[in-house]
Amino acid sequence: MRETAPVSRTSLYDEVAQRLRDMVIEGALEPGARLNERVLCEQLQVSRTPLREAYRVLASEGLLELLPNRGAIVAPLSMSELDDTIEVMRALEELAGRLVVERIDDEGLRRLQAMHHEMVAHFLRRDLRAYFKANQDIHLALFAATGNAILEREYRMLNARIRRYRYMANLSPERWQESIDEHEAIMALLGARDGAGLGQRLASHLANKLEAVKRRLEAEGEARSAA
Amino acid sequence: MRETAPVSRTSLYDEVAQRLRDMVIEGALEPGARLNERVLCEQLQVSRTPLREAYRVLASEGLLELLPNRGAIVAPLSMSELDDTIEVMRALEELAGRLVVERIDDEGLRRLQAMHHEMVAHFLRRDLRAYFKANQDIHLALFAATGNAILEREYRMLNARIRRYRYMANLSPERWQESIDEHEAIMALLGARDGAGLGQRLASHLANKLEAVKRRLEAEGEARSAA
DNA sequence: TACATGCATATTGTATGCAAAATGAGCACC
DNA sequence: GGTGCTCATTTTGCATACAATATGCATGTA
Repeated sequence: MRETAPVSRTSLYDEVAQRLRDMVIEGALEPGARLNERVLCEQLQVSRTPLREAYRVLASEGLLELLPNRGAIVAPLSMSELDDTIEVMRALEELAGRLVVERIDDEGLRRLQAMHHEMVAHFLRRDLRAYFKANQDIHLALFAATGNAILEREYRMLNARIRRYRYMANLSPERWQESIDEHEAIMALLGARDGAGLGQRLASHLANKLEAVKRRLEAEGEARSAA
Repeated sequence: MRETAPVSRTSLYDEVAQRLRDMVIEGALEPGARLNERVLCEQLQVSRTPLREAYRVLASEGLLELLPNRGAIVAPLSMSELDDTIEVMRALEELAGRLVVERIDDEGLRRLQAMHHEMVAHFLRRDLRAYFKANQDIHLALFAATGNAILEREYRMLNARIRRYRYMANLSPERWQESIDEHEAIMALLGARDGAGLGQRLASHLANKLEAVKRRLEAEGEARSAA
């Protein structure tokens, strides 16, 4: 018998969690901002129970911080946490680089290359929003192509926590061009199936990106000093 | 000003989550086993609300699997997920090794050495339970000594998911002795502050441990084939 | 016997009620 | 002017009630 997909039956708390996740990641809610249960219940048209269950999930993912008896705030990311996250993500990128060249097939490679060229097109049109999304998609596709679901999941989680900050990285034209160059190098190494080289490139690409963000944050003095 | 710890005010759902976590990790609940809300509510003497909030957290940590409208089961770990987890943890161990030699101070080093000798004492007494706990504590202390809170957290999470299986690893006397030898080597590299070597040793130590588990599982044919 | 159908029961999902804690305004006091 | 208190209001934490869904058994049919 043909494999039939089960009807998707998602719980209310799950949808609420996804909505909140988007709001936090997209920046609709500022880091440190207080979440009011009553207000959110009205906005999302749900009762407090599923909302509160969603709170717990987002907190476990590190996107919210729960203050007992005092509600929830969007988890602020201190400079040191950002540093720590970069360090871990670097290690994951290195691993991903090694794995992906071992495991990606020709079709997967062509798909990534297509995505890459689309991204370059967005860059040439200076369409930052589309570029940013294409960029994210490439990195996620790359992790998906490792065939390691745990690795992909960990990367997604860490990425979600810092994504808001990454979005700020490409505002300088120089950094934007640099990032494109790095992507070109990455695609070349992937094509040559140079796992170690790719891993290092991916890691330094990430580090460059986030160093740019850090410099901006420091300049603006926006980052809080501790969690 | 000296950093002051806030008074701990823990919510009910948090305590319930910790209890459930222990039950899953220690193996009181078998993988795949169905959790009954009513029964757990009675056992833990709480209402369904905090219990269900705890469910969501544990699911987000990968310890439970929630089946919409059909409750929760202890997340089974397939062989391929175990492989994937090992791969990621190896990368984290390598990172930890590099970081810890850079950042640990003399007192921290002495504390780890003391823990190591206690563990050896447990081994000589063939006290498996105490040995296992001391072993876990050393690895956690090592990650704590990296000074990278994110890394420590990720390691803890992944470790929690496979801990039940690790517990089975030292039943063979040969493997137990081997593990002790590996720990000796690890302490030596740490003392010599050889970060790269330590990272590799930690990674291969983990891999050896888990390969032993895998062989046992395969022999017993206990592992499920897919999630 | 094997299988399908309908119903009673059990279990989960969501909403709401009540109690405890935090917040903030107003006021007395130093 | 500032400090600390009291009390009303808001907000959160937990328990419970109600609704929706799943499960399993009894019965009927081929």
